Amino acid sequence: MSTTAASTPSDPRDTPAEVRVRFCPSPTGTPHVGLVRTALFNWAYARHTGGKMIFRIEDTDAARDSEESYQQLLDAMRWLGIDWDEGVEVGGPHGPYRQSQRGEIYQDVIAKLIEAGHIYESFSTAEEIAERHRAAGRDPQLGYDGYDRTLTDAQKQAFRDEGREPTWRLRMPDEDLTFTDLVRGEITFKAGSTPDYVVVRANGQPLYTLVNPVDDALMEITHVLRGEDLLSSTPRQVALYRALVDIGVAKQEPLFGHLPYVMGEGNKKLSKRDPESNLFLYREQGFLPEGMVNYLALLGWGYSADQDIFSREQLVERFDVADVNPNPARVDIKKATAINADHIRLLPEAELVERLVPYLQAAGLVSDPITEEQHRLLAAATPLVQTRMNLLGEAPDMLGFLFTADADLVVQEDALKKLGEDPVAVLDRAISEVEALGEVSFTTEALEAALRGAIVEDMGIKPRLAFGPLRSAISGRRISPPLFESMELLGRDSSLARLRALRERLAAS
RNA sequence: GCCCCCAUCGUCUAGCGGCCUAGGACACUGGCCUUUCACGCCGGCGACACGGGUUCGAAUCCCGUUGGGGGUACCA
Repeated sequence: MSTTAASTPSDPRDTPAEVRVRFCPSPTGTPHVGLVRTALFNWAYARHTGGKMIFRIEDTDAARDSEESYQQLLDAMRWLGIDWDEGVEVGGPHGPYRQSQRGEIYQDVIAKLIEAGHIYESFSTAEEIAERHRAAGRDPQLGYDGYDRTLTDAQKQAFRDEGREPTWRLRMPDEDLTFTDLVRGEITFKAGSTPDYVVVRANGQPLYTLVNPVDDALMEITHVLRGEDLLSSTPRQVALYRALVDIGVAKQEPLFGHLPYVMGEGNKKLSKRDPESNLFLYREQGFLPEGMVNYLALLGWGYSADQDIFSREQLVERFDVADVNPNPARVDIKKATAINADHIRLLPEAELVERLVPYLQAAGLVSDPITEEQHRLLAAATPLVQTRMNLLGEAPDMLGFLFTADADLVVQEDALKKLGEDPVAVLDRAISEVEALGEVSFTTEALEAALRGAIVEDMGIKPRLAFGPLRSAISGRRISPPLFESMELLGRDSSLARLRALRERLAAS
């Protein structure tokens, strides 16, 4: 519950009384892991400090934004259990929380910035800027040169008479700009390295560069935790923030913390195209939200020196931005999967049953809604697969044979190989042993005792080979959940039918 | 070009001057357990990018080099 964790030794200001963080995505495309990791870190920090999480939508680009994407963002947050205290859907004192609905607020701020002289009209085109650089013997690649800073009214009028509409640029301070990054420490951008930049389009619409800091200021954000890709735009934001403080819109500038990149294979930034960047693909494959949260948290942060499996509660208990690692993290599907597997094992059995249902339904193995009979079977089968699964999506493959009619069971090619010297004899013996077992004594223990006694001891066949043919007959697979347990679940009639079916098939060939 | 960030096993990381002959996890790998496959358990392989300093002492601090990455828009 301590809020002092937020401050770093070099932080010159007092730690704000309450931590207020925000997650402010643009609703474009499908949520990707880097974005969600950012949401998670903001959330974890808010919860750790007892602060507030604000969820704002930056939909200022009508051409790219979509309602579908917005719905997916909500879906992603809810799936992972990342909740928010103020923002879209829940409201709050600083609404509205969609930038597309905040136009008047921005116009008001723009008017104040103009009045105070922080932004000025700029008529220069990109070509004119480059041309001036060339004429002066400078690199034409250099950015905006500040030419319009000192335009007289007459000059402006002349441009207007040509039919030109100006953009508005922020007057950058002509001095080194330093801030203390929560993750990286003190960072200084040299004076002159950041040109005056455009904050309002020629058509009067504000740009992200204006709107983002303005909303952070109005929503009283204290800690801006965002991706490293925004690090180099921080001097611009800080400069604007200072202007906002000057005109009374902002109380003070927030603290910044830039979270490391999330990379794909090799050294390339994870793009939205890469399948491993799509959050929902993980869900489809059967990642548990617990597993996903755990793995995501490991992208730039660690729970402790010798433990990397932890719960959401443990994350909240320990998370601190100051402990975030500055180097880029690569997503490793295998590690993510291994972590998910651990969470599957940690789940109470009854809970796992419920989590499994949608995956079996999607595969068409059980009905929707699931019948009582199916549910009973699944509940009995779940303990057999809990330590065998890495992803919930593996369940249909592992348990399918239990939910398939005997006549529809397909024995895979793979399961017909390496069945030993005389699989027909083994199956014959198994059939007679099973027949001898009554309905009531058709249990895992009785089955194992009878079959082991007959095939392993009597016939002298090694266990490895002894049960192979039975496994193939029962499950149709070379690899399956434990055999005797599976037979018990299937029942005597079904087990016999399957043993006989494979026996006939092998005898015929 | 200019500006900024980053640099420990293949990967994610612990390490914040002596506890480091560098710890953990995933992956890989040898074995045990075992009705298959897993789980579990025991073991192995495997890293401080390089060069200078500072210091009694450096993976840890400083500088440089190299190598990655990002920014440099009337996108966000």
